[in-house]
Amino acid sequence: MADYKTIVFFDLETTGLDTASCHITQLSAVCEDDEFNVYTLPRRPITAGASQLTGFTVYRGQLYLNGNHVRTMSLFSALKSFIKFLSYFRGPVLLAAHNAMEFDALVLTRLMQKRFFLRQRFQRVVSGFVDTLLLSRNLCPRYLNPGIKYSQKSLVSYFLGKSYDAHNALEDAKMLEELFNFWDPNSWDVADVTFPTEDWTD
DNA sequence: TGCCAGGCCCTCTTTAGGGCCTT
Repeated sequence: MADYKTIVFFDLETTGLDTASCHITQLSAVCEDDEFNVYTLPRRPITAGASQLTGFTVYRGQLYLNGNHVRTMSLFSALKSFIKFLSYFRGPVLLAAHNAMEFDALVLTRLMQKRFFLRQRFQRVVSGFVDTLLLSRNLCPRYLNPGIKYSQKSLVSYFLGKSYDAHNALEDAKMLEELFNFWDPNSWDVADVTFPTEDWTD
């Protein structure tokens, strides 16, 4: 294993793709044997596309996943719990997600910034975001891998030969960690696609 | 209430546009 900080792999399921306004329905993270997984009741409608893809629906103020009721907590509690989970690691840690720079980090940071003390506590336990989409493009350029696609599902199939329950945040996070460990990038590779947390706040 | 974005990459490019990636 290369010499870099602890990396926690995370994923969000949200109400849609608009990073400026979407809400979280599921927040999951893994780091070796440690797992984190919570559901939140969104305060915005889930777009049809997101609902079809993730299986989340809201009915009478309750969240359902593929028709099964799931227990939720408030977004505020979910974010606090996530920070607590991250604080257990020798930190601060790096948070890795696929397309983090264009989606997950934007959403998570926006919501953390709504409460000033959350933002402060978050920055104490997270030093930066790692974007594995950028990492995959750097490590596996198309000229060396003709026909490669860089979606997480495609990469998992291409390199690990596996299919999985994509768009379940916990499964996505687990697969991302497995993919990362398969690539086993060195510290320079990771540094190239790491963005300090302080760059994401006002 | 509000209901489907936006930035990066690539190329038949750069005074642009389409596809990809995340939900």
